[in-house]
Amino acid sequence: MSANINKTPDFVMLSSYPIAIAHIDCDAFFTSCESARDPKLKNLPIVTGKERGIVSCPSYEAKARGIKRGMRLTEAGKICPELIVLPSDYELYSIYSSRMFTIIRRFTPDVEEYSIDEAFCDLTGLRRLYRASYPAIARRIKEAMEEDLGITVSVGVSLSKTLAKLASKTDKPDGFTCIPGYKLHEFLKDMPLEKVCGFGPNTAALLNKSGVRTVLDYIKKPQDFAQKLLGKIGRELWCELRGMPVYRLVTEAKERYLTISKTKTFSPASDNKEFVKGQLMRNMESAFIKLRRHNLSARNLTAYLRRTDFSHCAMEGRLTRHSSSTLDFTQLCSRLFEHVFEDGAAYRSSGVILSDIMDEGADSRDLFEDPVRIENLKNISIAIDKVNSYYGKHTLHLASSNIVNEKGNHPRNCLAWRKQNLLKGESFRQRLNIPLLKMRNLGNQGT
DNA sequence: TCTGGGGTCCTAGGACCC
DNA sequence: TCTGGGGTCCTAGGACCC
Repeated sequence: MSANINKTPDFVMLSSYPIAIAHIDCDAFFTSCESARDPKLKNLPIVTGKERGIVSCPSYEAKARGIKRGMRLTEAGKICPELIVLPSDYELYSIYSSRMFTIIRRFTPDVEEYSIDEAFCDLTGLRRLYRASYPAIARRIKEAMEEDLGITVSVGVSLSKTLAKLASKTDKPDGFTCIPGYKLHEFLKDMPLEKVCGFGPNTAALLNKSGVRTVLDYIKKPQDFAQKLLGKIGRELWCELRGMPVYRLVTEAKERYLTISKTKTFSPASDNKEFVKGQLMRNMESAFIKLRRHNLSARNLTAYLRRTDFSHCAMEGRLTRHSSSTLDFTQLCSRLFEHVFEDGAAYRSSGVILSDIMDEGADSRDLFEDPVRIENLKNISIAIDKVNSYYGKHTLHLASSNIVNEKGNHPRNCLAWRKQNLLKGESFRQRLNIPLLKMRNLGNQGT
């Protein structure tokens, strides 16, 4: 087979649209939702992300003034004093998102919810139904989005998901780009490799070394070249970019999480062991809050720390059973921290990853553990969640994460302090004795 | 893009077994 | 006891995405 593949030096294209895939990408989605809700914000420089202190999504007006994603809000405010800063409202964005998918499903049932603000849809075979060409159908979807949702979108139509996404990206905002088979050659002629979804900077650099600089260069190489240099992804993208689709639309709803992680950067960096540990424990608490919100339980926990030079070290540990109780994992997390933390090193962020996740209650219980005790720990977590939903997130928290709250204030006045003393009690410590199956070192790698 | 946070997938290579 | 070959499973970490 590979011998045959190697003998395809030139790619030959193709009728206009043997297959028609559309990619629909909302323009500056979060801020577009905000100004769709409140039209007074239209055409103004606005950003979301107030709660995190960094720009999460700048409107095009803000972008035009030099505001970029990830920028600190203080810096953004200096560049653009009239900037309007809004907190993220994920509930609003979810509502708009599901409306968007509903609108597209009016035209075709084959819709993939690719992300909160992006969709793929398969238009193949719909020309007779709509008495229109594929571009004309895609145009109608775009117009429906703008009319019914009040948000502009950029649309790409082509022969595969990768090409459709590439097309929608070339003209933003409010763009409409169709790449039929016979135009592929021209479209890809000067297209930089990094524009392809799946080629990052590293892959582009590697391809450059072989003299491949544009997407057209890439697909003119034999398939074997792509396979050998970049493996499975390389081969698949090679096909997709030639207009031979290999990625199917995933039209089923996403079932559940494989991992849940929580990371937080702290500034300034710190070499204070208690403080860094507190940050880690706080992340663990946040991860478990999310886990319980989705009625899931986890068995593995990875703790990692990032140094000021961005190198990191991590270690994973495992319980004998699945659990959704924070208190089941505190001891494990502490032990992992002890292995990972180096005296004298300064750290800038910490994080945890929960993995081996399954539905709550699906685990067969460990035979050697007391079911009453397990139930008690679970009830404690539920009770803590209830208190926190009333008084605010992390009002009630682990003693070990309390240092995160101390910003020069004495913690004695807050509810946390009382909880801290409670958790330090001997009876609690005895209860936390969960056997560990294993801990493994995840290395000590630079990035 | 000198770097915020939350994810997924792929793969080389080690461990283990026959 | 040493040796070879081959298969499977696991995992650390790279790369990429939004």
